[in-house]
Amino acid sequence: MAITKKRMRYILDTLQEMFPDAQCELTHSNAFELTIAVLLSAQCTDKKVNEVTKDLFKKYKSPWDYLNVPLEELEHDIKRIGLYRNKAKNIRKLCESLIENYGGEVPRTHEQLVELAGVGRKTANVVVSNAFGVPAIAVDTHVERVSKRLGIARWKDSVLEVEKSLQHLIPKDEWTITHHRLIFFGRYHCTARNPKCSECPLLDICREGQKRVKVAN
DNA sequence: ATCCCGAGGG
DNA sequence: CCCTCTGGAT
Repeated sequence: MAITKKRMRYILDTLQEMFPDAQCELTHSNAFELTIAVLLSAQCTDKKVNEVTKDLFKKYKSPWDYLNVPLEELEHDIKRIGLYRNKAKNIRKLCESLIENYGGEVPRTHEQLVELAGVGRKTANVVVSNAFGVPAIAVDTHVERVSKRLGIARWKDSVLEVEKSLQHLIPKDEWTITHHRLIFFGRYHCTARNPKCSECPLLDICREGQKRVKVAN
């Protein structure tokens, strides 16, 4: 493992102080809406997703609603989000599968979720943890970047390897909240471009940050 | 490894 | 202009 549990505890405590109230920022009122929102969120800011789903969720309430309009109409309704053709197609396949296999409901297990069209490991983790209360650590672009910068994972590690490292280092009952805090940390502080290293509480244990601060001076 | 793909920020 | 955004399928 790249770092010790003792160091991880220090990181967890610091993140708790920085973002005590971190939570899912995708607007949703049930598991189905959350699944659609996460599917739409690929390579897109959640802010933009919320703008689109505000109207989308008024128009489409159930899997059947998404199948009752032409594909072009659904594409139009999510067009402001990137990758809209693939996403529209995946939403349709997802809805067909929900109707065919689960009576139109979203299944509750990770194994069932990843079998759905357009739903991968990351999306399944978000759904089970946020909608069904199952501990999970979804590794997205933020969690991956932050974990590697802090030395929680190695630069060459795959997304799955990053997830395993986090699971090993973090107590299970803290997986979900830590996932959200890592997201907030990556989104608002340890950003992809111009991270705020010089004012970071974790600078003392962050090699990457120390390197960046030194280069800047 | 590549493609999808609009929109906002620096 | 270029980079990035709660990825997944091929």
